Amino acid sequence: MSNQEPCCSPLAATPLDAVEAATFAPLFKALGDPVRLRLFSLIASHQGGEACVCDLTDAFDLSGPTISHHLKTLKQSGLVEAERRGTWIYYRIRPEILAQIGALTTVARPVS
Amino acid sequence: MSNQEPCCSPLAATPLDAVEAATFAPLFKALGDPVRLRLFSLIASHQGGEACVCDLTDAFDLSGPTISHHLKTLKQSGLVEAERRGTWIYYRIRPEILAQIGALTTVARPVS
DNA sequence: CATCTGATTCGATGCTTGTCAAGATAGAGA
DNA sequence: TCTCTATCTTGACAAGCATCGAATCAGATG
Repeated sequence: MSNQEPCCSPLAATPLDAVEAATFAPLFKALGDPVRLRLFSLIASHQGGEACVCDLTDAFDLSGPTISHHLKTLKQSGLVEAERRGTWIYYRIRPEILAQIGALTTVARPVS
Repeated sequence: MSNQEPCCSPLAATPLDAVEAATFAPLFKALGDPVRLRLFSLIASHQGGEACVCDLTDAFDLSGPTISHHLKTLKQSGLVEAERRGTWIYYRIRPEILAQIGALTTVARPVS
């Protein structure tokens, strides 16, 4: 909102009001579980930008339903989206949403 | 660690392993509650870089113990630290820890 | 249509968490 | 030392959450 000296993240520039906090907290919360954080990273870094559930399930010692539950949580937060193609369901991240977290937590370094 | 094209956040560059996920997830989790996110932002943006509990409690319709509980959670995550000076206890953020979140979630833009 | 496989939903269970009231602690000042 | 104020701790409770097994759904294929 403001062009200020390269000092503080937006979080430190102006106190978040209750509405803003209620908007952003769920994003942090969704990444606040180790399994979901790994899932998100796995999806984000997967070749082609998307990963099917089978790829993801194999990476954990957890049941299918549990992985499915975490994926649903990530999807509901807006951090990922899913698409069915034939037998498989592919998940990919939504970079705009990730960027919101990045923008909040990073020192604003004005571009040029 | 790597000088890569300005493409992906570290989260998307390489999949986090279980240990890394267990390290970072608690940071996201600590900011994953709207009250704590506002508290953190209030502390970060407070004049002088620190805020006493009395300043913070007044900003919420919550009991003192509840605010104290959230501050303890933030402190245990490493995102803030506290110092007693006389009657009052002052909280301030630890920018290095916030920067870790920023670095994880932001596209690596190599510094010139 | 029957069956197989990938993935989700349902239902249950035990653990974690957000909240408050009441009590405890710590420093300042009379 | 006694009291006042700021803050934390304790104990309790309801709500939320991570997890699993069983059941269900959706395509693909025979």
